[in-house]
Amino acid sequence: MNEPLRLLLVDDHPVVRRGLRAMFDERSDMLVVAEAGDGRAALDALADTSVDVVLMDLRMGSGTDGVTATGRITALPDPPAVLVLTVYDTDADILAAVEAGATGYMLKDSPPEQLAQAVRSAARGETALGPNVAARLFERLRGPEEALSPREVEILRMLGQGLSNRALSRELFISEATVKTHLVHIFDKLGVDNRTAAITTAIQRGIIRPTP
Amino acid sequence: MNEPLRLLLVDDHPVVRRGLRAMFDERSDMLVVAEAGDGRAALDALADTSVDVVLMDLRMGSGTDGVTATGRITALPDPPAVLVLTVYDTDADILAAVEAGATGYMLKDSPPEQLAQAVRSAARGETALGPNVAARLFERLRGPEEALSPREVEILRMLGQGLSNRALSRELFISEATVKTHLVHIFDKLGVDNRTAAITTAIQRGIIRPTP
DNA sequence: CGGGGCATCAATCGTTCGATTGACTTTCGC
DNA sequence: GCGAAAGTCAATCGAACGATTGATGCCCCG
Repeated sequence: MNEPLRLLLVDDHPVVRRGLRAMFDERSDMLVVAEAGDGRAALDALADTSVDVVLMDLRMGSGTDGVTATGRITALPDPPAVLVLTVYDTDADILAAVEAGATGYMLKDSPPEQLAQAVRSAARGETALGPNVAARLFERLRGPEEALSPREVEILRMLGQGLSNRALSRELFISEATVKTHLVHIFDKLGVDNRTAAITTAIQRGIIRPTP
Repeated sequence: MNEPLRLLLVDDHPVVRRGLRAMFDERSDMLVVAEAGDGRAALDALADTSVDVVLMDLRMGSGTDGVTATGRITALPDPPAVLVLTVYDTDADILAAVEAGATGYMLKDSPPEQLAQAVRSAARGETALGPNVAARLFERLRGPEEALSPREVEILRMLGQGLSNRALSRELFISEATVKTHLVHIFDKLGVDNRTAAITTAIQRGIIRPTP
C-alpha cells in the first residue's frame, strides 16, 4: 500500500494544528486532508472527507469536546482510527477516551518520530499508548473505580469549599446524618477515610475541579 | 526600521515550536532565529544569538522552568523582551511570570494574528496581556496573597494526602502543637478556616499539586 | 541592638468528624 | 415480587480539629 495516510487534525489551538501539519507534511506516507477547531467541526469534516486517522485533542475551550466527538466518530460506519493527543490528563480523561473508542493516546510533548509511529499504529488498528498511560490503564483495569452518584458528586463539590457537614445539610435541605451517610459512601468509593483525602483524590481523578 | 524582529521560541513541545515557526515564517517582519526545549537551552541560545523577543512557555517537563529562565533573561544586559505563552495557568503562574520580568502573557489558543500583535507590542516594550489575564492581575494587586514558607508548603503537601495532625507530627518529627501552629498560619495566609478548604485553594493557586 | 520572620512547643476547650448500627422509601430491572 | 441502588434519617461515642493564649530560640537585616 503506497497511498499516504489521510489525517484529520482536531485541536482548538491554531499553533498546535499548524505544528502538526508542518510535521506531517514532511512525511511522504502521511497527508493532512483536513483540520478542525473542535469536535463538531471534526464531524462536519468527516462528512465529506475520507480520513484514515483522526488526531484528537481532548480538551477544547468550547464546542463539542474530544471525548464526545471520539464516541461519535467511532460509531460511524467504517470509522477512522482516533489517536488522542493531549497535554495533561486526569485518570478520568484517559478512561473516557479509551471507553469512547480511541485506539491511541499520546502526550503532546512526544517527539515527532514517536507521534508518526503512533499514527501508523493507529491506522493499522493497533493500540498506541504514550509513556505512563499504559501503566495507568492497567492499574484501572485491575481495580475499577466505582462511579459516584450524582448526589455524591454534588456533595463532593461543596465539600471542597470547606463546608462543615452541618453547613452542607443546610444548603441541601437534608439532615446532617444524611450528609454523613453520603460521606461514608464517598470515602468507600474513593478508598480514603477523611474529607481532605477525598478532595485531593477527586481532583486528581478529574471528578471535581479545584474551585474554592 | 525594516529589519525583522528576531524571535527565540522556547517550548518543550516540538509540535508547538514547529507550529510557531511556521506561523512566524510567514510574516516578513519576523524571523525565528533559534529554538529551545527548555529554559537552560534558551539561555545558551541567547549567549550567541541576538534576539528581540523570546516566546517562553512556562511549564516544561524537565530542565529549567519558564519562570526561572524569564528571570535570568531579563537580568541580562540589554535583554530581549519575554512574551510568555501557555496553555493553562494558575494565579501563581501569572504572578510569577510578571514578577520575573515578562512583558507579555498570552494563552496558546490565541489566534495567530493576536499572537503576532503581542510579539510586536513586546518588542516595543509594551505590555501584552491575553484575555482574562489583566483582570486577574488587577485582582492580585488589590489583595496580594501572602507567600507560604517552605515548611508551610511541605505541611500542605502532606495534608493533602489526608494525614491527621498527629500523623503529620510523627512524619516530621515535631509536636502536634507545632503542626497546629503551622496550620493556623496556613489558614490565615490562604484566607480559609479548615484543612479541606486549604487544600482546594492551594491546588487552585498552583501551590501544590493533587497527588494523593 | 532590636525587630521581624520562621520554627518550635504547651495546654485548654468547645465543636466537628467519622464509624457504627439500624431503619425507611422510592425506583428500576430481572 | 424481590433485590439492589440511591436517598433519607436517627443516635451514640471516641477521636480529631481548630481557636486561643502564651512562650522560647535562631537568623537576618536595617
